[in-house]
Order: sequence, then C-alpha cells, then structure tokens
Amino acid sequence: MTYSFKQYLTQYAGVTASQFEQLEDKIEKRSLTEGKVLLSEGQVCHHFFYVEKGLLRFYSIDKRGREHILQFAPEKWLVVDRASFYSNEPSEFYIDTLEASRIAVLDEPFIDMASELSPQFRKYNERILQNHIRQLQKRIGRLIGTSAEERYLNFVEKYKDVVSRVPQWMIASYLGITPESLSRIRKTLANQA
Amino acid sequence: MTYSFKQYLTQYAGVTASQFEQLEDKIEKRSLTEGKVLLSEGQVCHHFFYVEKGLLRFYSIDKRGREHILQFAPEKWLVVDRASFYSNEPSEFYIDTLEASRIAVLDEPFIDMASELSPQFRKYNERILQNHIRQLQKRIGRLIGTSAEERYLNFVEKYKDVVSRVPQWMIASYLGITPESLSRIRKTLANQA
DNA sequence: CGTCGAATTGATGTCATTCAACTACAGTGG
DNA sequence: CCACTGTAGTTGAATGACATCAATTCGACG
Repeated sequence: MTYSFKQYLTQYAGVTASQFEQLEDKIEKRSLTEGKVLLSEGQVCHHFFYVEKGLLRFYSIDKRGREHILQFAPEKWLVVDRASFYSNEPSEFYIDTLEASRIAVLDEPFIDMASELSPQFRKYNERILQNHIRQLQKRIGRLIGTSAEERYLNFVEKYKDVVSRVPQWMIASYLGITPESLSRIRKTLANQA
Repeated sequence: MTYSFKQYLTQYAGVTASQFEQLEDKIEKRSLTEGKVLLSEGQVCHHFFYVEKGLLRFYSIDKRGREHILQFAPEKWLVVDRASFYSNEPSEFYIDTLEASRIAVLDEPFIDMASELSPQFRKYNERILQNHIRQLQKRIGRLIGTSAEERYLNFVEKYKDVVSRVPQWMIASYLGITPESLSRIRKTLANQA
C-alpha cells in the first residue's frame, strides 16, 4: 500500500489540484533499497522526506558509537532535521531506510513555493511543526518520569505497525535501553498476560 | 539589570524603531512577585512571555505529583507552550515565576501583526522555534545516552547563572533525578576537584 | 533562638547495564 | 544439501546507577 504525496498534500495539507500542478515538477521521487543513507551527521539537511511506502529512521550516534533512534517514519510521515534545514547548519543526525522505500524529496524552494502558493500549506506545515514539538516534549516527560516498561507499552500502543517491522534492538534504541533489558521486559509482560 | 523588550526586538529580531511604535501599545507589561502562576495545565497558552528581569520556569506535573522542569527562562528569554499556543489546545504545562519578575506579555494578535509588519521578525520567530526543537532533541539525546553526572555538568556549563539562582532540587528536577542523587553527584565532583 | 524547607548522609532496594554464554534462524559458499 | 557464518534474541550472574526512606545538619528568616 502506498500513500501518494499528491493525495497527502491535497487531503491533509489543503493544497488544491491546480496548486499541486504548479508544484509537481519540483518534487523529486526516489525509490530506495533498504539501508540507504539519506542524511549523515555533518551534512546540512536540505530536504524533507515524505514516505509514500516503506520505513525511514532518524537517529544519532553518540561518542561511544551507540545509535539513538529519535523517530521512525512509516508511510505518510515526513522526516526532516528542521533545526538543520532552516538554519543551514550541519545536522547531528542520520536518516536512512529500514525497508525498500518510495519517497518524495522536497527541497527548500519547494517548501517556500508551496507556502506562498497555499496559505493552507503554510499553516499545515506550522501545525505539524507544533505537533513535533509536542511529541518531543512528551518524550522528554516520559524519559524523565516513567520506567522503561511504561515507555515500551506506550511505544507499542502508538506505533503498533512499526513494532512488527523493525528489529527489537531498534525499539530498545528508541526507548533508551539495551536490547537485553527490552527482552526481559517483554518476558515479564508475557508472563503476566 | 533589565533587558527591555524593545531593545530585544530591535537588536535581535530586526524590528525597526518605527515598526516598534506601531506594536508598542499591544504589549502588556507586568511586574510579578515570586511564585505567580502564568499558565496552568488545562489552560490554553494564549501568550508568549518575554523576561525583562527575573526568572520563569516551564514545567509539568506527572500523575504521581512530581514536577518535571522542561525549561528555565532568565532575562532575555521567551517562554511559551507553542504546541498549545498555535493549536489552541489545552496545555499540559505550568509556567510560574521563580523570582520577582518583570515581563512582556504577547498575545496572538501581536505575534501576527509583528510577523506581517516585519518579515525579519517572522524569520526570527521561526529561528528561535528551530532552536527550540534543537534543544529538545539534544535533551532527548542526553537523557537517553548520558549519565546524570554528565547531564549535570552540561547544565552547569550552559546555565551557570541559573544554577546560582534556583534551589538545587529544581536542577535535579530538570535533570530527571532526585535531589539526593544530585547532592551525591556534586559531592563526588567536589572531591575529584 | 526556634522553625521550616533545603541539602546532606547513610542504609537499602530496584531497575537497568554489562559481559558472557547459548539458542534460533537466515544467508552463503562449498 | 549441508556446514559455516553472522545477526537477533534470550538468559544468567555480577555490577552499577539511581531511587527510596529515614535521620541529621545547614541556613535563612521571623
């Protein structure tokens, strides 16, 4: 099942069909195999990535060489390091594909043009930005205030389709725990049930 | 020492003197004693708060009744729950004063008018928004990937003036640890030095 | 001086990490 | 078709980091 970017823009972002025509040729579409890196630490993030089909991941690697996944992006999601995109400063993050994926690649001229052309799009873009902040704040709250088990349950609830598509150690990475710990947590949960 | 909002707008946000005059009467200034609550959970956050003098704090309270401080805002800082402000949905956070403070209160009409009047202001507002996201992402990275001791050192480095102005247990709350743990961390650091 | 909240200290508990061993399974080359 | 290899996942034992609870101590302020 794929979710075309056109459909997304017109349904969710309030872009009209005629507006879309003007934007259409600025959209680069790419089909990628698993494991392709779209953004590396040190590069400026020049693109929004919209996922039509497949699964991306947004993560960092700390000094000790450990990956920390900040976000999974399945179908219909946008991924971008906004801090880098808007400031033109090098990113501290990586983006890559976890599955063979079909994506739409949007650059700054596209975003600017769409924002000018469609106030609705600008609003929508702002809204998902606010949403993003809200997610980040919630995540901080959970990291500070809840146990790994609670965070896992919350993750499963919110991303149940993702759970079955990624290896368990990546979920551990997202939760901020080791794969071993997650394995044990799952075991105790299974016994309770 | 106070840092007037006018100075801030003209120096940092690129608003001209004549533009400021048009905006001036939309700015509400308030002087508050310590402990005044500016935003409570459940309310929509209708204002940006700029701190001319004093110190604000942005925090949540979890189900167990524990406070988690997301942000301190000393002079020259802006505080707002953007997720609530832009979506008009109830906030999950509190904002209050930690010291007697003088603040500028900005409502949506002000932000809209300033954005229209001054593209520079719009840009600036966007930039601090990106910055905010960057901070949140960094904080998540630290919560996931570093020890409480490292987080404390990082906090002291970045907010050294704040450190001396707030009780230690609030710093612990910001770091996501107990006051006791912070006390011990400080002790071991003092012995090393 | 007495009081009250903040900070420290000690004893103990809990949760998650680390390191190591082992199982399960998929992919590769003989 | 089977051994070989590598990766994911599980399990155990030991360790470490931080929490909890309780008892003092410290310090500001009435």
